[in-house]
Amino acid sequence: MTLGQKIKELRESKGMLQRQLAAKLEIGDGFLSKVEHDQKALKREHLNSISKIFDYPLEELESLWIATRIYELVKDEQSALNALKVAEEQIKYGKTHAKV
Amino acid sequence: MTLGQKIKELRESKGMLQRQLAAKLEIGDGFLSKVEHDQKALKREHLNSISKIFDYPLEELESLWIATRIYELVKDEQSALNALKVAEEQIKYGKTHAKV
DNA sequence: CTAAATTTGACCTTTTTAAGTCAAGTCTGA
DNA sequence: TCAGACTTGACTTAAAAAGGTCAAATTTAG
Repeated sequence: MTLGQKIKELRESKGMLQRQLAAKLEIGDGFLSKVEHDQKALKREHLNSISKIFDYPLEELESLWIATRIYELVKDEQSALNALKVAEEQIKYGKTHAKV
Repeated sequence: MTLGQKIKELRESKGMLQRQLAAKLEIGDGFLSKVEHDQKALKREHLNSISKIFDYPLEELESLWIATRIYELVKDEQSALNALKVAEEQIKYGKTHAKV
């Protein structure tokens, strides 16, 4: 599940049109279409609005939002999964040894 | 282990000075110092040189290089690890359903 | 101590990315 | 068929990131 898929799913579950959701987010509907196809990224602030409009947990939206960015970064890499593992270790290590 | 740490390790294992390695890479030694501390990123092409200079597998350097970028992206995120999991799924799914 | 090695901060230029818009084209279903 | 919904490609502009340099300050080893 990507963020775009999730947004589309939420939108359709309420029978809302792209135009309507786009208006609430104050963006064009062409842009929203691309967002739903993960061709463009929303601003992070938009996640708050989406969370409220659909009463869906913000944390989940944020995870999807970050994940999409990670995916964009590594999608053409042969060693994407391995790099993810390495990054995971770095994060875990960083967490325990954080410098203030 | 980060890329910077690995480069420093390789360099010192050969008793090489920053100045010497920097010259081989055709960068300034101030810049290399920052690279070793993961404050700046090398160009990807530099990995090839490093791999040859130290006879160290390129794939490992690349994984570390990508991982550092991922780390930069998520280091301030509370849900970094969770996002990584989500990204992993997206990659696995993407791999099997690649469009050409 | 002191000289060489390293680290750091400030700064710089060029390239990319972000975050859209808009209009034309395509799809869908009544 | 044909209107409304959606998708897509081309384009834009401001902001940020890439990829450094250089000199001053600091660290380290002999």
